[in-house]
Amino acid sequence: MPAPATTKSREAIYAALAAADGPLTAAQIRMAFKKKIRPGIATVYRAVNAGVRDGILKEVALGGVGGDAAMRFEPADRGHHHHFVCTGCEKVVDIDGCPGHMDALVPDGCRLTGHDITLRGLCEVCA
Amino acid sequence: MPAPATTKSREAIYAALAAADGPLTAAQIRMAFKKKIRPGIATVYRAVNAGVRDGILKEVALGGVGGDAAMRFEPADRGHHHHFVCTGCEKVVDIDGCPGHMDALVPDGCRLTGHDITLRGLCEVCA
DNA sequence: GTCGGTGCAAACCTTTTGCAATCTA
DNA sequence: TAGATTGCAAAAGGTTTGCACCGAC
Repeated sequence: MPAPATTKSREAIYAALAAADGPLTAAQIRMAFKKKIRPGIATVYRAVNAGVRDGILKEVALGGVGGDAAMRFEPADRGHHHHFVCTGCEKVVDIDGCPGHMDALVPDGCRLTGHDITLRGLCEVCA
Repeated sequence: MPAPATTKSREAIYAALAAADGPLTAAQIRMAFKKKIRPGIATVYRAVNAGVRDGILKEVALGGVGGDAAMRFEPADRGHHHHFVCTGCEKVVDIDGCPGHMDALVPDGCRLTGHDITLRGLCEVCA
């Protein structure tokens, strides 16, 4: 069995993700800490990778958001949802709900195991 | 109208993308050339970026496909479509059609300008 | 001759890894 | 004390940029 997050750094990193309303990049997670206790970027990556391995976190690949192709991470306990990306401020927020009905789109002979939807537009601040 | 591709290299790069049945990475585009006439990777990037700027090409960010977070490119004239990613062989193919009905998902106060859908699964070869 | 395109290499960014120092149980 | 974690720095991919060279008009 995987040992759950036991260290203060990791708990704090998972807490930062839990407090966000959308997935964060490693750099954003790091910047969520006060300067005095800010962990090294390597520590953030090790923590989120451990979280992904243990099933506590999920990777979110929204590549192409602005110029920033960085990987994002979010808690794994948020159920099925998608993401809205503001093309103005590059903020990413979770979206509840899903249009479903993806099966009709699957090419013949292929087996569908999952899907991602990314909505783009302007958030209420940028609109 | 922006000046269309004028050089042999760029025409060949756009032709390689037009011949593919899904978006290609810069490295894949480069490898589509015979060794004797293979352009430098920088030339490929400059060509695709010029194409994106001119509206001839579109960037496709499927990040997290396998371990390869590379950006992909495709011709801009393929109309509205989405992508199927095989998690076995990491091939990416275009999908015609779209479930639509995204408006209901948009957060209050946000304006929707576009959306991307990525289906994941196994292609007919890997299934 | 001028202007743009190309190749090569160096730079940049994100992510990973090696190693010594540190912390926790 | 033993084992895991952290920080720093260097390394590994993908992408961009600087600069000299070459070709097209």
